[in-house]
Amino acid sequence: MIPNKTVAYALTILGFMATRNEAMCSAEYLHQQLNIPRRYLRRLLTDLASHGFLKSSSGRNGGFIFAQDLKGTNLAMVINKLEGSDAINNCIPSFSCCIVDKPCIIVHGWKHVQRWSKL
Amino acid sequence: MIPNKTVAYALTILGFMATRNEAMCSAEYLHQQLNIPRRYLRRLLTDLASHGFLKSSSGRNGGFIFAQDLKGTNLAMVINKLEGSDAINNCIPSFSCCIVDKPCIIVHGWKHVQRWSKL
DNA sequence: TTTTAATACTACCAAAAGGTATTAATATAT
DNA sequence: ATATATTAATACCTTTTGGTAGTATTAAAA
Repeated sequence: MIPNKTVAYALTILGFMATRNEAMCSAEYLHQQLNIPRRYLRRLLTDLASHGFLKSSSGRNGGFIFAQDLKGTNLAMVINKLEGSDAINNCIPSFSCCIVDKPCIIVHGWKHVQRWSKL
Repeated sequence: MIPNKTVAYALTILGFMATRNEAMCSAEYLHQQLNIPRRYLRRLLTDLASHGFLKSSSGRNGGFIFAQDLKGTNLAMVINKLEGSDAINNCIPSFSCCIVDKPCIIVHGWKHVQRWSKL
């Protein structure tokens, strides 16, 4: 599945950081570990921080660390934040069956996606 | 979830056609029903046909109709065909946990997507 | 056999997403 | 205080995706 690279990167970052919980990670370190383009990675980290998934601290020895409330976070929440409002629930924009009278055959499949495992 | 518009359109088309099984649909008819941009819809229909999901017949009274073998088709197959090789299994490209030593926390979530309901 | 209603193909344009460069701001260590 | 190692912000370039235009091809109907 390809939601898009940004989402993939974000999950990669959070997944990686989850394996070293409570450790502060600099952008440079994450870049070396995860092979995500430096500059883009930085922007993403800033985004994740501003959305409350990470906490950032500037200056020497700074970096990024999980925000407290990440424990109750699941993948859907990450995607929804990054993709704007409710990307997962609005899964297939203007899905035909929701316009036409017949019941929606396909949408059921997407329901699973909304119950992803917690981080 | 937003795989991308092309995939969303494709699922919309197939979903709609599934509600009128065995009926031949012209591109113009589908355009009117589904509100997908005319030209782009045509291209997509051609693609779906060339990938074997639909059969096309040219000429007057032509159009598109389900191919025989669509009965065993699931959403993952459609996406994989449209997105190129194995888009679903390669879900998160170069996922960190597959590089690093620790087990992959996130990837489990995506497994669900591979077992979507049949069309 | 000519007209007409359809798909097929190819090339092109526009918008969005991915990625880079530069500079500013911040905070620690010496 | 100053140098240094970090994040923050903004503007820009590149690539991919979404969408359009024009023409060719096909086949049924008259």
